[in-house]
Amino acid sequence: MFEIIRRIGAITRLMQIDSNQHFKALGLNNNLFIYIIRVVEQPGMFLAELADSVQIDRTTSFRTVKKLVAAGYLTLQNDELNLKIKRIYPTEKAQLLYPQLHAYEMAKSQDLLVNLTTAEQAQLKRLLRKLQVNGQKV
Amino acid sequence: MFEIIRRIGAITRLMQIDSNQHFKALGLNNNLFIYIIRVVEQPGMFLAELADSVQIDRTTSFRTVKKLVAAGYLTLQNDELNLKIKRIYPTEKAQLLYPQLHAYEMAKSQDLLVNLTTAEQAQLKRLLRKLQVNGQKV
DNA sequence: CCTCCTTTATTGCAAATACAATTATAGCAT
DNA sequence: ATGCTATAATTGTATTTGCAATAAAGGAGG
Repeated sequence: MFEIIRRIGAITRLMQIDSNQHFKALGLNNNLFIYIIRVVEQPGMFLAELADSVQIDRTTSFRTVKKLVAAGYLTLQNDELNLKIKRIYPTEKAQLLYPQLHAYEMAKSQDLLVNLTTAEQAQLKRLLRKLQVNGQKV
Repeated sequence: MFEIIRRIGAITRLMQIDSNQHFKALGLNNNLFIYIIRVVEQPGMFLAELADSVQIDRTTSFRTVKKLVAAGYLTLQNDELNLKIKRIYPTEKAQLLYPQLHAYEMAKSQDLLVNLTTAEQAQLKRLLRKLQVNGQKV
């Protein structure tokens, strides 16, 4: 009955454990790598936007960004038109790291899907698109 | 490319945010309700077994169980044959709460799957079963 | 223009989290 | 038996997390 909902949670938690351990050597545990990936892929988001993008609490996201700024991966920049927001950009250090993060995500994705044919992957993608949380499209 | 892996993570994080908010009123935030559900459904697991079952760090799981024991939801019992392990059982308080937790999980599951036909749900279940994390079946 | 409501960023603080280390027991191989 | 290795529970500790509250700015309506 709850197989779908529970399995989705289990997959996420197992992957989180793995990624945290994997990136600890780089000092990038606790989902830090997710932030870098998102900012490199979509530079210029403001803080609340990024938090929504990664589905993480805003204060947590805020502090994580602050940490990544201190570590030299990201920079914050005031928006000229809207004084309320600060936009986030990757530094060169982040750009240089990105391929490694991308390769990790790729490897994890391939591992996850290794037992599915191309058609099955497309089918799974299609079905996941139809899922919703709290009445909202994900 | 990463749509599957990212969407699975997004769904889990959104549901976790919702469940934490929902159960806060009962003093059961932070996945506490997951522990109660698992122990009611499968009483007698020992601590490490439960931790693996919910895919959560063992020390975190240990402290959470301790908290739930203090709150009167769970009891710990030494195993007579194996002195190394302590088995976990639900109290009556947990049993009485279970229907409510079950109803919540049911409602969330139905919301998640509302746009899928029965055939699509079966298909999704089948595909999720074929996924693996770190080379291991989930 | 002024007031009210919303959005964004930020800080305080208490609780949760997880790595590392420790202790105790079990099980296996000599 | 004895030692070695693995597993389970537990604690110490530093970091992370997230709710609540605050401040500043934007936006909508009269």
